[in-house]
Amino acid sequence: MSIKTVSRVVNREANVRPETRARVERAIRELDFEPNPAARGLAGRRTFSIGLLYEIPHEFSYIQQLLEGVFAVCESHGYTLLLRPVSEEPAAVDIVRFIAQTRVDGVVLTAPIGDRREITDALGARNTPFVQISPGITDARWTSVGPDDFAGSRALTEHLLGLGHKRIAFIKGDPRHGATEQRLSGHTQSLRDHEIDVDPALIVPGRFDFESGKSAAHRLFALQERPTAIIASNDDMAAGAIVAAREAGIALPDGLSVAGFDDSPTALHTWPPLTTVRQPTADIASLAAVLLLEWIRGERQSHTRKTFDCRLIVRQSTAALTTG
Amino acid sequence: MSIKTVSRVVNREANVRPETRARVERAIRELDFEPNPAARGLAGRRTFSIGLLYEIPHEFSYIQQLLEGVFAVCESHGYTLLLRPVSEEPAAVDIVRFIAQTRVDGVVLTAPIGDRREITDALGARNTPFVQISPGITDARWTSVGPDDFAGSRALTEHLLGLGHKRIAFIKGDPRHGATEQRLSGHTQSLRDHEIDVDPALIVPGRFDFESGKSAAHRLFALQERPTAIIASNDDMAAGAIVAAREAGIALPDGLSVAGFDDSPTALHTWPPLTTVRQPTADIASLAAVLLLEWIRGERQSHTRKTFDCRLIVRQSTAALTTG
DNA sequence: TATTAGAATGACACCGCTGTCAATGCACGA
DNA sequence: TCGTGCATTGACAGCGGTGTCATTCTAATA
Repeated sequence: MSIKTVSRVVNREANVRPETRARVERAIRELDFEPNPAARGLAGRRTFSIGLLYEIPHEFSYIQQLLEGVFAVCESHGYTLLLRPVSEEPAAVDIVRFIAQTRVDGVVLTAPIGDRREITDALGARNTPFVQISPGITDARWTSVGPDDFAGSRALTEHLLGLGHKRIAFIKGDPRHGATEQRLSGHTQSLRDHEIDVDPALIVPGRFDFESGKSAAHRLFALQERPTAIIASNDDMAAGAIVAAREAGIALPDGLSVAGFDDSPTALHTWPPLTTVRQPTADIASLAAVLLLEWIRGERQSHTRKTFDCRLIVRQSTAALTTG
Repeated sequence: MSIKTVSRVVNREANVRPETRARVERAIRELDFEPNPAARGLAGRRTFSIGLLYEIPHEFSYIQQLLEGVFAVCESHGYTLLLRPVSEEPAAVDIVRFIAQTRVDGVVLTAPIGDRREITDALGARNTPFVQISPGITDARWTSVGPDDFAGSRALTEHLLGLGHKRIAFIKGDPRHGATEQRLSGHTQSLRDHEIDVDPALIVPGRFDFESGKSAAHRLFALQERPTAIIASNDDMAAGAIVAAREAGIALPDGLSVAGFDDSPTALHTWPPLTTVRQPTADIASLAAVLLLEWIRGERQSHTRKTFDCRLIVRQSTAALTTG
């Protein structure tokens, strides 16, 4: 029994007699043999590991869900996952250095990293396989996976319109994220569909974090004519808006409806619990990982953009407009 | 210039002439040379990587802070960090398999993994360096780092007693965590110091998650004689208690004071914001990583237990007892 | 100036696998 | 029975570093 045959069994290569395979597998089990990844990597010029890059700060529960999705796929395929927090707006060279140092076989780029042209170009030039999660613009040269932010946001606005709201404010997310624009245009499209003017004063900037949601809401409360509902581009900002409402003495949901986006754990921790849009984050991440591995193994030649549907989750933070 | 000399420079070994060193370093920079970790690992029988193990589910903001602390140390020492979510109550063999597969040089065991005797024994038997984060009992054979849960909890109870509260309920954490018992005994010790009887009915179980905090609080509200204050063993459960209070129509903080533990982001997202105890999680994690690396490199022979002080953070969720 | 200890450098054999290609085994048709 | 072609297995040379030990310098000492 040569070592090469063992290698064939471990790597599930073809052309090994079933009987031989069984014999090797039994020996592996009995001896608790684990192939040395360093030796495999050195000889085979690959590491069986991929990186998951994310910007810090970031809504952690979101990263946690991505992690779960990617991790599950890695585990079942015998790959190791390297989680890599990077500073805000990392330079392309930082990303490249990470890859050079760790020799990962490929990377998952979370938003907004995957939205940066210099970065995708740099990886493309090095021929490093990667997938983008939720990039703003779809580039046919790359593979990306994300939720249908536009439709999700639209559904949310439809819901509020259905409750009788007309003055609906919208707190935007971090402008560097592709999702930000998608969610905004879903909202404005919905308003236009119902022939409601888009009031620029009701569209305020945010950065996806609690604090920015809170201050954005305060800014809205200071308007001459207050909104009767607020859509925040994610749950953290919606939670901020709810606290702002309490500070301003506004009752929820009668005095004001608030909705979020993402259906993060936060959505259930606010009072009242948040109406929000659920995106299947773990599924998105899993698919991203699967596509990345296919690409790494050469099982896939063409790039695609996959989109997942979102689901409106109605809870008690939104209510029918009380006339009077 | 032999390859061996380059190796010496990269590994910061002694006995290289400064001039030679400078020459090599310049060449490394000019050529963008990055040593191949697989080759280094194979030849040197080490991987320059460590693992951070945590149980899922877990309050992720806590893990995130640990991650930051450990990651910073790894980065500055040229180590790679492998984040490893494990199922609840992983078997010792799972941990061992992870180490065997990845060949990490050592691991950080977060609570409650590091509290499991079979696991520490298994690692000890394999001679795998590890440090425990916040273990319940201190074993002189191992290294551990954690906050002073006892003192922190005590300070919290003192604070509430100072506000005039006498009927203070306590929601315990996951019984598998060492911190759970420490925090409880800090509380009861404080009561005893003030000659207040410990009412067993006011001490209820929890699991460190939002839901368990919520249901524990409801249980407390159903008591004949309600508590005037609730201490939850962490912020997530405190947030749950606050929502429970809203559901029960109890006003905060006048009708009830609620306090948490950890000073997680959640503490600022509730209304009113939470009085809590801040533990320096990132510092704890950094020290754990430093101690682990020292151990791995053989720069340290003896094991220790390091404890960090906590700080009481008073916010608006606790208020003086209103008589009447 | 010769001697010599210790600093600096290099030669070389691996570390444990995989890629390549050659060797062997086997079933089938001529 | 022999030859043919494919399935199966093995031999061997690296992959890119590190450990070990020999060799060469260097500078201080006699």
